[in-house]
Amino acid sequence: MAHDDQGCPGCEAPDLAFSSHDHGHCQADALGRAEVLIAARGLRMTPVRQRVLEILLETHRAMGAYDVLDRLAAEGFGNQPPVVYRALDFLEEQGLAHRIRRLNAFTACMHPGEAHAPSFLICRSCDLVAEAPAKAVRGALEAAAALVGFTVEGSNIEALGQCADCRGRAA
Amino acid sequence: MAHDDQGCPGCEAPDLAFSSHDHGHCQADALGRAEVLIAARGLRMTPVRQRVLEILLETHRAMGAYDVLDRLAAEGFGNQPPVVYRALDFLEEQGLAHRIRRLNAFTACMHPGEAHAPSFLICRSCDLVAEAPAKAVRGALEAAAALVGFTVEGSNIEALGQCADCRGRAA
DNA sequence: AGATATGATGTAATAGTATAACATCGTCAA
DNA sequence: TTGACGATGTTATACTATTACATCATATCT
Repeated sequence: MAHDDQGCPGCEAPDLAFSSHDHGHCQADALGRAEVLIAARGLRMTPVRQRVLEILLETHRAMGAYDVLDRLAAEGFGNQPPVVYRALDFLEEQGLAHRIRRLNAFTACMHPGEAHAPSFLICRSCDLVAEAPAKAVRGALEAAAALVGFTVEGSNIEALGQCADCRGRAA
Repeated sequence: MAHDDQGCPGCEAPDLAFSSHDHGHCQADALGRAEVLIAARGLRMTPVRQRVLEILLETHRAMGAYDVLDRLAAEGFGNQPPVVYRALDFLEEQGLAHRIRRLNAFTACMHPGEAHAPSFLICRSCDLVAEAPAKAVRGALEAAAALVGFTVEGSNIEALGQCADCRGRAA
């Protein structure tokens, strides 16, 4: 195991992006897991891919592709959209990043490897994005789909609202 | 009541977009309801808005804003994006149309007026989009959010997969 | 009717997001 | 070392969406 989960809020479920926590831990943990996973699958964690993942891991916010691209370009990587989109597509396919469609943006997966079709909680005040446990949600969706004979292959489940901290601050 | 629900698959829940049905009925019904609703709210169903809604109602597929715009332009309305985006925004705010984020497209609401935070089933083979009952899904999402003190104000719930007809055809 | 306030539409310009197509390069295996 | 393959770089373009401002229509008030 890459680390000791005790006392790491970022590694517990439900995801605690909204609470203050040792984010360095989130980062190192997710990055480490990602490398192991990719290697195990016989794929390559290239410099661009790794750097994109690192950039996404810097924050619990979602980042636009072009923001990531600016960072890459500043560091000497290519500066054209396909560079970042390819890396993002790769990371998403491997379950290392998620696309937040509501924001046209991307966020790092904070617990890669664990099979999950996540749902996302997007705070409209602080822009933090948390992965919420979506097992029940996903189950309900599949049940509704089954009623009309529809087979769910993938889903986007995103909630926009306000996190506890921001709601408290507003009141 | 604007019509007799008996024998109208399109008017029953769960939505039967995927089944063959009298779509003229869907259209007329939804359009009629929309007009009543808008009037009741003291708002105006202007020519552009009505036409956009009619165009969306022509099919159970989702349409891109620019496809709708092309239609409007061909009919003598303005041909610049804001024309269609304003109408779409209005319709969405009033619950008469829904935005399918996965497709960057819009679809008419087939049962306006009934309070609903719908979920969508998108068939990757025939592109049909059905509104599925989302009460359970929404409940599960709110429960997951509540665990971290997050208040859900709005949600996008979309499933990509295959409808019964297409799955049968593929097999 | 005329003045005016309001909201809807038209239009121009631009911003933001994403992909197709092709060239080049690096890595690994035969 | 050559060939095959996958990754990256680059050019160009397509697609989606918004800002800002001008004009027009509608309803209201006097």
